[in-house]
Amino acid sequence: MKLENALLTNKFSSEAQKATLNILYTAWWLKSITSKELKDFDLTHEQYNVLRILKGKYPDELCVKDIARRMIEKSSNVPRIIDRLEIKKLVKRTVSESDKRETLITITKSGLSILESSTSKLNKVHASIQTITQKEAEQLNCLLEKLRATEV
Amino acid sequence: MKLENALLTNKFSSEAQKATLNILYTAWWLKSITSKELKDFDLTHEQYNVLRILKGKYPDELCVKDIARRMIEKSSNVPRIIDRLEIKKLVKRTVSESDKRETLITITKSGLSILESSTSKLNKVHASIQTITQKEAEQLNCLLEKLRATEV
DNA sequence: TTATTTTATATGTATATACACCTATTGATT
DNA sequence: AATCAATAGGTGTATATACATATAAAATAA
Repeated sequence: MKLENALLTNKFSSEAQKATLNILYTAWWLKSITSKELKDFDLTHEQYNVLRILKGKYPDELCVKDIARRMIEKSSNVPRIIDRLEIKKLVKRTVSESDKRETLITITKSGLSILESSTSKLNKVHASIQTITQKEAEQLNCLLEKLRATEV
Repeated sequence: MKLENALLTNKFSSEAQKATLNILYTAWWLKSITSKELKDFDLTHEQYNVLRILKGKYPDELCVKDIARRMIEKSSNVPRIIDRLEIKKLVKRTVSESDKRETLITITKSGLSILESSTSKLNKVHASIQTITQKEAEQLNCLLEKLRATEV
């Protein structure tokens, strides 16, 4: 869908400003198409993100700060997201022996299992709405990374 | 910055999946570089978004539902965002005469003034980190719209 | 060693998202 | 007209963002 129709406006001050709004809107769009599927597993995007990060290092543990560094949204409050996952017994907390300030997080069998089912479901959804070619995806990745060239 | 460095991983199942994460991360990045500026005006991104929408139709009023339709994030709780803006006297609520279910929202002089100053500040920030050409921005817009081709 | 600074995590607060549900009003149906 | 359904906006709840602050442990400096 054209951005003009998504936002009901055509007042863009430049192509670059339109691109900014287009990225923000597309990010919302991407989240919204998968949130229903995640809800079926009683997971939020952020909880799913944490589980995915933990699986990447499994069976190694990760401390809270190392999870935070890998989050898509860096301002995520990781301890609180872990609280919810811990209640559902999808992760386990232990205090690090080598540095008692650190809390080590491990994904449980149950966490791995729910991650596998939900990932499989999300992959199907993404495959079903796939409209761009691999070449176009590469191009998109290049443009986004060029956009973020300025370090802030 | 490369996405690999932003998320400290290189486990992407495809270019398309990487593009998905790249869009989500870039959206967060774009918000984060302007949130400090907005904070100086005691505005959140969503409050700014509502003011911008209202200015687009000024001096006409807009009802809550018409604002919601123009929001970047369609799941925004517009009545609550308007609550905060009303407390700060940046917008005004009136009940519609023609349909008493509707609440009409108008941006105040004070709202217009704060919108102008903050927009000017945001434009400066965006200009200072501008790294892509107009042609690249156009290309980016095309790719994002192609990505969203599937109606959901 | 003691004091200071830094680091890791947790907690507090305001606002937002996401979604369910309630209430009042309008429009349609019988 | 009375009933029912649809619509608009407001409210409630759980979780998240964004950011400030607190607390405990570790690293460094005095």
